Amino acid sequence: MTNAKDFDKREAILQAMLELISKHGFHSSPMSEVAKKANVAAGTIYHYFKSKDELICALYVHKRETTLQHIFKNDDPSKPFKDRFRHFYLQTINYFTTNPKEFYFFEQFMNSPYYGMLKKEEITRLEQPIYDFLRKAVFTQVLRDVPPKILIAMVVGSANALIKLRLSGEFMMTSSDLELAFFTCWDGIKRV
Amino acid sequence: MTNAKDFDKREAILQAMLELISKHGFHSSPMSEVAKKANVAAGTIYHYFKSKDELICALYVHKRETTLQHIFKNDDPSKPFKDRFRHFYLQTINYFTTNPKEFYFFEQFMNSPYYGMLKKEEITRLEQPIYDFLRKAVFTQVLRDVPPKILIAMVVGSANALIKLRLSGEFMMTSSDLELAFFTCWDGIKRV
Amino acid sequence: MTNAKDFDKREAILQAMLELISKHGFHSSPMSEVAKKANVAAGTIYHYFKSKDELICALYVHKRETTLQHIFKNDDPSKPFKDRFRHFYLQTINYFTTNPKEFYFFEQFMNSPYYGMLKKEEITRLEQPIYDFLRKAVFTQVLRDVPPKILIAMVVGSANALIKLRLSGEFMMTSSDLELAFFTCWDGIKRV
Amino acid sequence: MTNAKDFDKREAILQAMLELISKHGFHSSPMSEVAKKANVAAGTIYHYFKSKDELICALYVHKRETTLQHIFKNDDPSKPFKDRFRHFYLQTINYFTTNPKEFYFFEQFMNSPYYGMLKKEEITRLEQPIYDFLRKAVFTQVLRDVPPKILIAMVVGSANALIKLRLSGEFMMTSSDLELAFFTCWDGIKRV
DNA sequence: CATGAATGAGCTTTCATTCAT
DNA sequence: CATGAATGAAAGCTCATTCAT
Repeated sequence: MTNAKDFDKREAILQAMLELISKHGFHSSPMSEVAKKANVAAGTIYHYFKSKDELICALYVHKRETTLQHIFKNDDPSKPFKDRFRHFYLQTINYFTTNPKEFYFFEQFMNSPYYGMLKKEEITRLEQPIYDFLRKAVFTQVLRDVPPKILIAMVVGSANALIKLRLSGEFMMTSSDLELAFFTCWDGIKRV
Repeated sequence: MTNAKDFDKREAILQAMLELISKHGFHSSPMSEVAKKANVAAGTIYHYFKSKDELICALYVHKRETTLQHIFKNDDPSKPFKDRFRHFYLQTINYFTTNPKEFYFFEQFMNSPYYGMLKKEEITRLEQPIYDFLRKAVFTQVLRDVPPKILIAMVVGSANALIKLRLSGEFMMTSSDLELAFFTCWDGIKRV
Repeated sequence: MTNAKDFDKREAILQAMLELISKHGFHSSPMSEVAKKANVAAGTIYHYFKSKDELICALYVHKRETTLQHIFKNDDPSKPFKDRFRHFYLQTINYFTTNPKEFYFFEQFMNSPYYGMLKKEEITRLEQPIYDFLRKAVFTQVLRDVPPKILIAMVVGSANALIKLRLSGEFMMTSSDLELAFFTCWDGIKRV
Repeated sequence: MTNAKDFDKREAILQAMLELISKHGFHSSPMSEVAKKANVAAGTIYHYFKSKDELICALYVHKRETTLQHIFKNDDPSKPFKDRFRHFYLQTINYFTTNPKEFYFFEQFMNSPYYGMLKKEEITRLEQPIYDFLRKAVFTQVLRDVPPKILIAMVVGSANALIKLRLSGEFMMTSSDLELAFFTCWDGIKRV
């Protein structure tokens, strides 16, 4: 069996778990279903992951990395911060709009006891890029003089809420709505 | 058995469930533990609630109502909107800071399949007060001309993120930090 | 509280149990449902019957007695045996056709472990009238010289099967069909 | 584990259920006891059967098939109908006399709500052989011109009653008694 | 490496029965 | 006598995990 195939199998398991959890929650995502959806035997999962907990945590780390890459794609460090931030903001919203499974999984994961199982360093590592991006802007006096952690929380929190609203389908959000949302965010955090 | 005692039992069950879920998640909150914590027999729970699902949904509705009351407490409709909004904003953060169990439960509930079990009318009824409060301000040209749903999402989303950050204990938030956060929010949503 | 009322209550409980069992089986006929259907409190049932088993057995005895009375109603001992037997045969089928609950209950009861809880004398007492009726006919050389127990079994067994067929609704049985059935039975047991 | 052994496990579960139900009724035949009697873990049962209901229905279908085979064994289509019928009649009584568990199970099953869970086609398929056997005899003017459904009901009903009487132990049935019973049945259904 | 039958602890829920009022 | 809240044993069933093949 080739490495490629192994990779496929591991990937298939992660993807199957993602789909089940995003749809039915941790509750109703048994390993047997994961196995079925991934087209492997139940026991096979345990070759790649020590336990269900570990599989779920690995899924989180994996998808966070992928997500980060997408969000920072096409970032042009030479542009003014505002442009880069706008890009980041809208990219995030669009990414999750087209990848709702990842979004639902993240939301559930981060509000579950699983989140506490991650190593601190792991969490830090995954959050670092965004943290660095915004902190630099505070120091260079582009953003309000507010603790970066707070700014990050507020920006990310409001972006997430927008994504959730959009995905819920109860409000048709146009791109001009998104533009308004961006300015609402920006006018809050920019230095006056 | 007196009515008071009866009331206590139902209440005790709800409270026990709240504490377990906020601490261990839905996953690890079996009815047997709820019963133990509430000092009732397992079967007794089913006198008051038809199923675990129903108990959890009832808990959500119950706590949402209580929370709403607290958040709007001391609201003075005669004051300017900004003052009222500031009161609402800080009150919310303080309420959940002192009632973290409710917060953690809400976050888990709203990101779980349980949320979908609630009747639409129920959700509407619980969200109405906040919705009305902010929508009026949009119409009277105090707030940006942005769809109220979007404004609500952003305000509530960022407030929630702040609460989560505060409760996480990884960042000591002073009251002046909160004041900054408030202005960050306000400057974003106010009409310029 | 008058005796009449007490009687009503006992009767209501028996009737409620009959309806539940005939419809849902012993399985799905909990005491709480019996209480609800009989408009009494659950505890009240235990004033009239020591246990669920006893209630079910009492119901059997009660309904057997009632049934026997109906079946032998209008029996004219002065008539020839064949006429009396025909009357008895058709009367039985008609009785259960109009009282299916009783029939379904009997069938379930007699094929359940409950039947074994009845005292032998009780069973004998309830079966005696039919037994006597047929045995006499054997001795007076109207019926075949076959052990009465066997004749009874065959007559009753085939009558029951007819009733079940009729109640099942899968075969519309006319009164001429019944007449044919009677002759099929009679030609089998009569002495040649 | 070999195929033979797998087969044994499924079979063992069915057999365990048969023995428990025939002895104690549906009521007192918990899955845990079935597991114990079959020497498997409780969960294993659910590998082979989706639910208790399904297991019980599968048991019925399985045993009906087996029973049919035994009853029609040594049937010689070249013989006159009367001989074949006699063979069928006595074979049935003898089969259940030596397999009382099957008999008690059938009686309980067919008078329980479980029976209604079977698909109509399944029931038809299982009853077809007997139905065909007797209907043909009606058409070829060997039997009375009575709707076959009625004849079947009466024959089967009376045979069952005989078996029940025999198994009850309260009446020692000799083979000459059986012969008498056969003629009682035959003289009833034959064309005169 | 891969399989999937087997496990059994533990889950939610039911229900006959009791007993304080 | 009547009530019905409370009990808790026991039911049916799920599912993470193991291990012989």
